[in-house]
Amino acid sequence: MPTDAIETLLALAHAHAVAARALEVQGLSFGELRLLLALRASHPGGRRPTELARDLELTPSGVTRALLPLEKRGIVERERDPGDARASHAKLTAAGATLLDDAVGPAAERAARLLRRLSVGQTKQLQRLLEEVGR
Amino acid sequence: MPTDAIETLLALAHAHAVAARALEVQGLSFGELRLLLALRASHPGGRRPTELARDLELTPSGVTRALLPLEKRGIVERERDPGDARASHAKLTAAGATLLDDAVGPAAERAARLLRRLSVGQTKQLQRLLEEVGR
DNA sequence: GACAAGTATTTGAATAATCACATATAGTGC
DNA sequence: GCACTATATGTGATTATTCAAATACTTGTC
Repeated sequence: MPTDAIETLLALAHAHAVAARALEVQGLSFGELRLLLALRASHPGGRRPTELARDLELTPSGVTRALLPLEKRGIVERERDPGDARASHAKLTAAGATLLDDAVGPAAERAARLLRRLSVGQTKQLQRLLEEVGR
Repeated sequence: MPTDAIETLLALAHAHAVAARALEVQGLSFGELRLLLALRASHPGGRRPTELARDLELTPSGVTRALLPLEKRGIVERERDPGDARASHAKLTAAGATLLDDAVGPAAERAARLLRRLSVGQTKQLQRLLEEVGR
């Protein structure tokens, strides 16, 4: 029989699958939304792919590949780092910022709907507990 | 700014990514482990792919494709449903059951490690809260 | 100031999963 | 028992993501 720890992670996987499915909005997958929110939260100069990889718990390679279609759609742009020729900085374009603003409202609605059975306090507590998982 | 509901789901996605990474064991991905545990929990006659899809929050197509390599490796086998020629039943082979038994111990260790900052009560609570997400 | 070791990023090949559609079968109402 | 609709599953094409290796650059050390 699975332990309590495993059962909790099974519940985590299930909830995540439901959430990822529900949070597609404005042609953005949940993963893309996460990426764009991370970019918006970063310094105006942008965020390095390696940092994004850590933030989003992706591989650097995954970040490269996630950025590509967003660049093509004009949502994200990149600049070379003047001080380190290996590195670059990704940031939202103006169009990307607008798109994100438009997406956040509907996303928030759906998120609230997913969590509708939890009180505000329980939601906050869930967040705190999740933030303890894995670090 | 993202709402509390969105922030909670971001924390959920992060925790899931960490967990999925950590729970690979014995050549089984976390997804495969989930599938095998679902099979083990089902009736001895096996479980229909469609039911598995619901259990695991996958598409039926995803189940078909997840089962394929497991069948090839002799971990899972399928039987046609005698009463309904459209349907089939997937179940663990003896080798699959053994492999799963061997995988559960290490998986439980890693799961416990991920949750090491939470008390037993908090873990249980996290599980309860997660089970309220999306239904 | 060359050289070893480390860091940032990309790429090719592979795995996981999706969607839209195809196929086969079942169930229902007449 | 036919026509319709619904259900179970599989398939082709596409997207997301990984790992291992390649490339390009930086840094520290002697």
